[in-house]
Amino acid sequence: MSKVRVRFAPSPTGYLHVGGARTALFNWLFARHHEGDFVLRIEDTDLARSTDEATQVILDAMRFLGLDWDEGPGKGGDYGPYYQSERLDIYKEYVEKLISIDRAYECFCTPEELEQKRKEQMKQGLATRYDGRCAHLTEEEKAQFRAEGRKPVVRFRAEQEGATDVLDMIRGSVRFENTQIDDFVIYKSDGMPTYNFAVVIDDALMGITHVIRGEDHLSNTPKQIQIYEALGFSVPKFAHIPMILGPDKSLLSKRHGATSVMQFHDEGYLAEAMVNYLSLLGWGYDDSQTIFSKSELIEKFSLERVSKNPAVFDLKKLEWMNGVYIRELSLEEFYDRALPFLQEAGFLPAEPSAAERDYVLRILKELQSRVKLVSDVVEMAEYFFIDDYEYNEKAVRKVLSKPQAADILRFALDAISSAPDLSEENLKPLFVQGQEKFGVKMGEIIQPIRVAVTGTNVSPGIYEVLELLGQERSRERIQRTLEMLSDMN
RNA sequence: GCUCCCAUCGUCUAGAGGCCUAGGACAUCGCCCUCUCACGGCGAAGACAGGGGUUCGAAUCCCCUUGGGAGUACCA
Repeated sequence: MSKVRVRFAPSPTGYLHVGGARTALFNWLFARHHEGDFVLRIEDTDLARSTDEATQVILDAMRFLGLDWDEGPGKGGDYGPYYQSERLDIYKEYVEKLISIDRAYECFCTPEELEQKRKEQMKQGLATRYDGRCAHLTEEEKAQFRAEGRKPVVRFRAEQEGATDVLDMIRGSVRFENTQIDDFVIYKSDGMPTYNFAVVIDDALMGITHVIRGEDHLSNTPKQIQIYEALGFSVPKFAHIPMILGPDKSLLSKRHGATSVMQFHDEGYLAEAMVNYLSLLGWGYDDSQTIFSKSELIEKFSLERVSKNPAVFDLKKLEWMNGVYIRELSLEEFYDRALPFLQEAGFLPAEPSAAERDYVLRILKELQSRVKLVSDVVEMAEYFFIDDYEYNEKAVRKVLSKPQAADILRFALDAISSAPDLSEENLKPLFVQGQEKFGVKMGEIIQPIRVAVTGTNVSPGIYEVLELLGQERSRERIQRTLEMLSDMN
């Protein structure tokens, strides 16, 4: 069997969204699994919408996910160029070939004429298709149109007899009656090829063996197959993977919230979690495993196990999975990921000192099991970095408004002052004494202290928090809280 | 309108005629751990869209209905 060659071919008209990323991932996994080639091709034939910025953004997202390509932008390769806009001569050659064998012809119909025809057909309950008006124009007629200033498109002369079968690795054989396939446009009047044409030429010339793409392309496939056949190219294998939907079951889009891979990155998602989660959208291995490392995915991925039905994107599950991957990070790795967010928040300078790094490391150790997104550290660690934190209103009401609260805080102040240091070893016996003195459960002692030194009723263990803050700051904070309480009364 | 695809818990899925009293994961709800919150552990609830066949036997095969999705562009 010849070497597997697959490609991901985004059009640079925006960011890399979740659906595109999943398609790229499946192609990449398939290539790596079969030790084949993964090529990246930029489909920038839509002059009006394609931009260089978009290309860069997509490339960045691919790099973030770790989907490295063997051929393509920045890489080169034996089958280039990898930008369709640089392959215009190639398309030209093949269009001319199709025209010369009478499998394509120029069409001078205007968009308005076509639109009107479409409406009529729909009204009559017919399939909308080109009526072949320009299918047999004479040279004189063409010259006449040209004289009028009309710019022609080129249409493929589609086979009308029989049917075209799409052999899909996921869906089996899908038959399309050729009467359903009209003479579609393969060359636009601006001199650019259309998608259905360029994709065939490129896939054929680049030696693509498996075309793995979204199911939205299934209906286009018979048209493409006819071009392969007209040109004598061998037809690749197809695999149309299911769509990704939003919670309302409509196609996933911006209105469902974040769909850009880089936006997830910015919000504190890990590439490992994204890859793992995306792999599970339309693919599953067995009945028990959901966490897969990249190498496991490469080893276990197969198109046979890709499901046929569309998948709803479940942000909650992604969040959970992100938490799983954060917990798997070493403390140093977690620090590296969290640093940019802490700097962005102004908690740390561009070049943290060794002492600052050490302090943050100790904080992160406590936070690692509590965050879902890396960016959560900003909110969770705020009181470790600033002293004039706000008190959470609900926490004050629930905890500090109790009659004994001030007494307990005064007691805590003494305890903290008298302890040689704020280790649990030293503090706990003192707190136990307080428990007996006030006749309350440990929580009644600890919660007021927690709210006092953090401003909230949710934090890591109190001994860890106090030790991190140190004697000085802990005392100041309790004192400040005491003052606030007396002001309230 | 026309063409095509799809249909198992709320969600992602396991299930290739008997192994299914339908398994796992997220979410939900309990309980445990516990100074709060997480983490972790244990448990509960929760699905084969409906109807016809085929078969000794159907979540698994066929047909219809219904529902969802896609395409139908000089977008890709």
